[in-house]
Amino acid sequence: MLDWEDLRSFLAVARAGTLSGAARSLGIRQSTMGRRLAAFEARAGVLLLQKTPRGYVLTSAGEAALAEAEKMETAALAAERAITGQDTRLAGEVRLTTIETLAAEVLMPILAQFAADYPGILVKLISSQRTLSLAAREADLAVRMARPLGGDLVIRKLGDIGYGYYTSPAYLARHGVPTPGGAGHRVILMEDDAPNFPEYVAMAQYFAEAEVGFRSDSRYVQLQACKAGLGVACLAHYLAAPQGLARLPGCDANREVWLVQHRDTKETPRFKALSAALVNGMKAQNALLAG
Amino acid sequence: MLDWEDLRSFLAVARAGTLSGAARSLGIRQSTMGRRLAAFEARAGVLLLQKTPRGYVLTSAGEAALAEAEKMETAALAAERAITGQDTRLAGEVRLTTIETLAAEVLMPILAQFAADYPGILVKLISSQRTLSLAAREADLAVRMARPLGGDLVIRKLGDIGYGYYTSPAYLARHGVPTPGGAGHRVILMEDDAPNFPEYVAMAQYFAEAEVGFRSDSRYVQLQACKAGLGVACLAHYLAAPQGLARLPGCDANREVWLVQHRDTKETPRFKALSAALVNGMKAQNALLAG
DNA sequence: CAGTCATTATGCGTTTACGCATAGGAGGCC
DNA sequence: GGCCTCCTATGCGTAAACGCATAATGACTG
Repeated sequence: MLDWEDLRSFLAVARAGTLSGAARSLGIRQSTMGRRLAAFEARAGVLLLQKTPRGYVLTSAGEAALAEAEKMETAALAAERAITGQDTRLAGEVRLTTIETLAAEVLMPILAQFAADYPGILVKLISSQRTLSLAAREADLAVRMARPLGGDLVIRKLGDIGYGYYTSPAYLARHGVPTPGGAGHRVILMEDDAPNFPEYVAMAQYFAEAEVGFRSDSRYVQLQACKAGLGVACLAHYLAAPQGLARLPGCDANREVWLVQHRDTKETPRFKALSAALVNGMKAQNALLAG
Repeated sequence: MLDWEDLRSFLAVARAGTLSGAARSLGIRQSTMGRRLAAFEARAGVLLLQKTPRGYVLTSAGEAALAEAEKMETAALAAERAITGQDTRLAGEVRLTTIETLAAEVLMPILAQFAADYPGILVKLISSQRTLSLAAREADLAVRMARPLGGDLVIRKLGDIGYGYYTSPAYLARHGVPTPGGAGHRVILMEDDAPNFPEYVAMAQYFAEAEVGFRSDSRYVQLQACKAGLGVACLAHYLAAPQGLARLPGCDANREVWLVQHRDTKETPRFKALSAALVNGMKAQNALLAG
């Protein structure tokens, strides 16, 4: 009879490719993971993961087992959600995830009020680079900058975020207002040109003839670069407006903001409470957000 | 993040209804099971199993979790079978299950030869009262007295077992040959009248007017009762014929013998080897078995 | 109503599994 | 080639989990 925790370890190693990576994903030590895998294979009697110079790769025997281990994981996560969904206390922890600027500038005042209203609920605000999975219970609620699709998700629209081209007064005085094409101007962009955010795509078109003045993946760094006169940035109104930057014409991009949670935890009281607070709080800031 | 082994423990308790029963089913102690369940519920934060005077019963929260835990078990068993199915060694353990008499009288000589042919393979012969589940990996191969239906099973017919009415020469001398109806005779039956084995049903009809002389669930006990002159028993030819009992007319019941294994382990060499030995060995005894 | 058999709860000693620390490779990059 | 980083392997001490034993409780039976 195989140990279910060992199956989980096997799954982690098969995914990560290394003992260390697998151990990290489960929050245990690499030495422990190595021993567990050894125990698992000893009991299985078959070699499931072959050690190669590039890490562990599945044998053909392992592939068959992997498929079932993944089914186990799916069921385990569903069980976890089912249990959470049955938690009727108006207390405990809620993990909310969204992008950094929205969290800091828009959500914080809402959460401050919420903390006062529900002292028993602890909100954990996670602003991860990576989009966290609600299905995998990496977070309970998510505020997303686009309408999520598919999955067993429940979604509510929180509002629209308007974007504009901004620059510092000093830059404006020296270079003037850019015309379409942006010839002779400098723009502040993301590290990679990959992102297909609507406002970013529009900017790439509008400033097709401009040069790159600065690059950063952090909106806050972009904001500071903008204030320092390094060029024109495409920023959300809520972020740029209070900073005394000059708003330039030519941008009418906006993005929808959606509140997302998993269907299984829809009825959980503490999630409902935070959800309602976010909907109301965002509604009150509608004018600022749209610009 | 819930512990998968705890989920398994929860499932066991939900099924068994008691900590002790659950512990037995997993091969651990009752104290351990109690502590695991406590840890599980503490982490879940919700009461999943309510303790009642009659044992543990699921709360509504628990029912949701149970369904997922059962899916996990299904996947875990499938994983185990997948792993076993990939074991290419012509060595190791094979667990074979069937009824007691067939095991002792018919299978033993076949297994003795098999043990000599394949010294690396250890055959475990389990003659359990209860029909063991191949899907749950309680056994690897099963010799069944009826054609199994459904499931992901692979089946091969091993032959037919003939039955006859037998009694001791002394009983026969005193009571004569029974006529249809069996009036004035005594029959040896099972403990309960429930079993719907074909030969048993036929006997109940044929001896409708007879009295009950003895009851036992063990065929060996029935055999001895028969030899002791307690009445007429319906016994398989292979069991009764070598014992010097008198065979009576009126019985033409027979049952098919099938070899069963799970589809997932069909290709495993050591199972294939035993399977072939059983098929050949049974074929050689066809005449004796049919009577 | 006592006796039996099942259950759960708890204390104690031991084993096991774990984290930590360290040593020994195996690429990747300047 | 040397350095850096990430990996795996292994020894050691500790802490958590386990088995065992026992007590307490409750249900069924004669």
